[in-house]
Amino acid sequence: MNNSSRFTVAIHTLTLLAHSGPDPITSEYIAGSVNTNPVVIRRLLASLRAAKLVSSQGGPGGGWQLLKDPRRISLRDVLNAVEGSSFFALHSTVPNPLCPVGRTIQSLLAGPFKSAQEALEQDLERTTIAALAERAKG
Amino acid sequence: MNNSSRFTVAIHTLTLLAHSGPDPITSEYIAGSVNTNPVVIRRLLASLRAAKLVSSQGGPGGGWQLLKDPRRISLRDVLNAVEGSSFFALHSTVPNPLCPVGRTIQSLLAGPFKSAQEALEQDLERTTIAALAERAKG
DNA sequence: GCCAGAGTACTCGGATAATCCATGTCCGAGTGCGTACGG
DNA sequence: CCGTACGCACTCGGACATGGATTATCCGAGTACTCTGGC
Repeated sequence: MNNSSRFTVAIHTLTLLAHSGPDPITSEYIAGSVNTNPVVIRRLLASLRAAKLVSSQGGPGGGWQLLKDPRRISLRDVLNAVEGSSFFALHSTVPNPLCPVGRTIQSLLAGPFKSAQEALEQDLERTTIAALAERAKG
Repeated sequence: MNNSSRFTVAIHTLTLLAHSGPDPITSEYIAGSVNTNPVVIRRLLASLRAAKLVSSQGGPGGGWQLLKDPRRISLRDVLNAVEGSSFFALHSTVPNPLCPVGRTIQSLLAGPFKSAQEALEQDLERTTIAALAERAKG
């Protein structure tokens, strides 16, 4: 759970798309607002495109645009798009099955982890991209 | 928020300490149960020690032991110890202040992020290290 | 004036280098126990 | 027999390599607009 800023940058990008209106904007322009490299934006948007949140178009006048109404895109959707389904990672190596704790810890943690993730996502669902874009406009 | 297993390994280690009784156990032994390198355990336990959850002792018969009653250590405490206070990371570089979105996005996200983190931690508080150790024992 | 064609500028997408972070290895510092020696 | 001092084994802690992943740079592929030439 080493905090990377992928989630934040994804929200930033989607808010920028919602803020800019229907015309597509380029990854270079987005990178200018986020203050990073365009390729980072492209890779991030590629996962958002896989989640059917945005589309891309090459050529002059091309760029990226929203596929869904920003009022119907919640932070929960964004998190799932950029982080995958399982939020808490289990051990990277298999614990020692000869140890009573190592043998059972993963199954013991499954419940609390799932519950915590659900609580997190339900809270994130309260905020939409449209709400963020609206506040940035005002 | 690239999922690392620090949180899981920390829980595993504390559960092992609670399970093993009052005598200190070594980082090498813990590493055997987690199936990783002892130095990884030491670095992780160093942050748990900073949170006053465990203590370390060198020399023969030394090792690590709990400083608090495991019934009073919740997963919330563990998360705060290993991940720091802020769970969601903001941008690693400063967004462009000339952009309306870039200028405001961080302050706009502060509220939802804090709320989501609070929801997450309240759920994690329901599970204690003692409960996990008890289940591993049975 | 209008249409067709080539040319050009722009954007994404993938391949390849460079950088950064996490992990692993090694050696030193400190501690406690055991042992041996002297009283 | 008892106390003290030395030595040794054990454990943590920090410094230095190593591997993988993330990030940055470069070049190619595709598209839409524009300009030019001909009718």
